[in-house]
Amino acid sequence: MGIKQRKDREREEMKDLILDAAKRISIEEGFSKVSIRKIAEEIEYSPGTIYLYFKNRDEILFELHNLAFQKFYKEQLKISHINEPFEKLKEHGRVYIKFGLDNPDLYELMFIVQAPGNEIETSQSWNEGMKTFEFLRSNIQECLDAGYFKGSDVNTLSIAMWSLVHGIVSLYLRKRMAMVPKEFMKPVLFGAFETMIDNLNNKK
Amino acid sequence: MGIKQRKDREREEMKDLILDAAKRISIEEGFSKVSIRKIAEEIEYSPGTIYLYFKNRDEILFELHNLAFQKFYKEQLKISHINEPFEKLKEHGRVYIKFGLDNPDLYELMFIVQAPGNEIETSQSWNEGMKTFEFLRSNIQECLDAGYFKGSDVNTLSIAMWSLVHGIVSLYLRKRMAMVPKEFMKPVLFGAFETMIDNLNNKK
DNA sequence: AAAATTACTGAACACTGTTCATTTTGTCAA
DNA sequence: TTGACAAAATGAACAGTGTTCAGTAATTTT
Repeated sequence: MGIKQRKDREREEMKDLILDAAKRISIEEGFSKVSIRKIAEEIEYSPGTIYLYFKNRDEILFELHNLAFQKFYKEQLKISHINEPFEKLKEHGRVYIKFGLDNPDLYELMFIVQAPGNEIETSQSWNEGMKTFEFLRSNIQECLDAGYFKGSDVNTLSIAMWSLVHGIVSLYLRKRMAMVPKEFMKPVLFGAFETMIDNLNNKK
Repeated sequence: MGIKQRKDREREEMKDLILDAAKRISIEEGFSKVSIRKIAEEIEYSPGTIYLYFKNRDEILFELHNLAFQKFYKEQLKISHINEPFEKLKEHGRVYIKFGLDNPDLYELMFIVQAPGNEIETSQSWNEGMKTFEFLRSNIQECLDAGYFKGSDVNTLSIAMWSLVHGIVSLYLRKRMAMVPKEFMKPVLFGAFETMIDNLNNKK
């Protein structure tokens, strides 16, 4: 009964074909330009065919969002070599902001756009997001273990920290940082994060 | 030569007619459902007419965004009675988050959606946004004057604080708070803000 | 080879923003 | 009041969008 296996394999190959096309369009024109008809054109199938492999466009964007997370996760790992927990947390924030500024399209897909969010909802279906959150959480737990942020809760603190860096990146990406002159944008954005974290009760 | 005046007045009346229709649709179905054709239908004019009064759809959304800011600003004023600057800042944050959770559609229009952002860009053209920022800035200046956040810059601190609350609200609205069980959502969101601010070097 | 199953198509539906040649309406001097 | 000009409004057309589904083509099973 190798036929079923082949069929399954062919199905996966077709899904990959669709996703690869979506990825190409996304890289070349931005994810917002990824349309069903454009993908169909690219892979030389009819638009209807795509719906035999994906529930809808959002499901395809969800997969692109997962790929973006993989790239993001790799970037995050660059902080692993730092031993001092608080220094690591600071670098973590910098890496996060830098990723957002350097990859606006991927960042939107991961954290701003509605589309893949409808495929998320629960923690079970948002593996990539949870993995990233866990990474931050463990960093903050190390800080707590080292005596920083006395009396605070890991989870709450993690969400606060994440919200801070996300707020910085997303306000910038959505053009709500009009009060900052363009030439000072980058230093101000990184500075906002550092000012906040430096004002924390970070003494052991 | 009263004709020119009448013409100008009629032009303003027509703009209001369009905006009122846009507002109605926005309230009833959400701003994302505000389409040129739907407005045209509502006011019993052809779609093309709308373009004689507004450059494009974004300009209409920008006006709705301004109205949202007016409501937001009124809400913010509720903290004015608090004298102690740090307590006021805390309440300011709570009011901000509450507004976002209670008015998701307005919040999106003000701070998340791309559309009105293209009409913003510079501080000159984003009056409403700047007004709100100034309000926060003055609150933080009061904190600095009272000895809080020693050695920090007002502007940078304001941006950091704003980013924190915006991050909390926008991650929630865009369904990226999957790690928080729904029943604890509200307390966790407010808690994230309070944990962060309580961890600040807020002693005089 | 015929029947049954699976895969694919592409037209159709219901939308979207925006433009522009054409028509209608309003103003004003003769 | 009529003709000329200007201003205002129209609505079809362009170029898209996601999604569905009756019908056709290809493959597999009997």
